[in-house]
Amino acid sequence: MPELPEVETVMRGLRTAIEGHKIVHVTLNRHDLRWPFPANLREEMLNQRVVSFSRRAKYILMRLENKWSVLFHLGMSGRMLIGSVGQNEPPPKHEHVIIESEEGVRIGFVDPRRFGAIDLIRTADEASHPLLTKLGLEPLSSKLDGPVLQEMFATKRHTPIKTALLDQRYIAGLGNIYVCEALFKTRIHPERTASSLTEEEAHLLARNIQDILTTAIASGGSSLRDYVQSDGTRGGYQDLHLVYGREGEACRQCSSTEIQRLIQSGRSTFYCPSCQK
DNA sequence: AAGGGCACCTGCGAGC
DNA sequence: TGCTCGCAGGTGCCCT
Repeated sequence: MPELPEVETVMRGLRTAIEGHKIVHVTLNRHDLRWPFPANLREEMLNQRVVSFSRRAKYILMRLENKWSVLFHLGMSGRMLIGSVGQNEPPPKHEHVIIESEEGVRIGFVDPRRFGAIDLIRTADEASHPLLTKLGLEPLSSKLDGPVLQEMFATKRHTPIKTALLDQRYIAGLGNIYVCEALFKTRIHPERTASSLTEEEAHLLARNIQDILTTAIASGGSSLRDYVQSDGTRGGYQDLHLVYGREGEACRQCSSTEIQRLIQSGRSTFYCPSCQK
């Protein structure tokens, strides 16, 4: 589900809701998601003040006063429901973890498909967490530019550009929606080989990736099925999708061609065969 | 060594 | 109405 813009939106919501708060209740409705929770998860969170939040690729880090950081990944269907302690609404299905603050804020981690993950790491060792060490460049970093992109993919003479952009070891944070959108905007066919990008194309692609992500964050992300922002409202970027999820509909650029769908590495790619060569 | 396929799950909409 | 199928914002691992 959530790609970088959605994770960034969720992280900002959490920051606004409970940064500085003291965690006084932690409810674990199960002991695992994708992996077992660390045995000391509840114990290390309890009675700690939340110091800060950050995001690395599609991961959220919550730093605690005791120098432990809680690592969250939302998988395909993870959400963070923000509410008030003592609210009378029945708890939603698949609410696996509930965190409550002394100040009265209630965070529910809901994840129907359970592809999400929660882990604990010493704040000082965050960067060496096994799930974070192999991650590539943050796409919104100023380091991402044409030459870097071209260099990164220079030897990828067999990998389609679509597949290469989804590989988190190169650029970390892009997912299926934003890769499709970025390739469309740059007019690059998704089956082109990653090493075939010209200098000009690499330059434009880098710029378009950053533009699209920035606009998507400003829109609160893309709401397809169940994703909502922390205030419960939907994101707005799905209305700006030019190709993703538009198979069979007219291309918004050339209007003379229907958007096609193809499968690459087992995942749908949406593109316009006329605009993307 | 890189790349493809599978696995992990639940829910929803389309089609019969 | 109710079934089955295909599909879904991800990613680690096993196999070639």
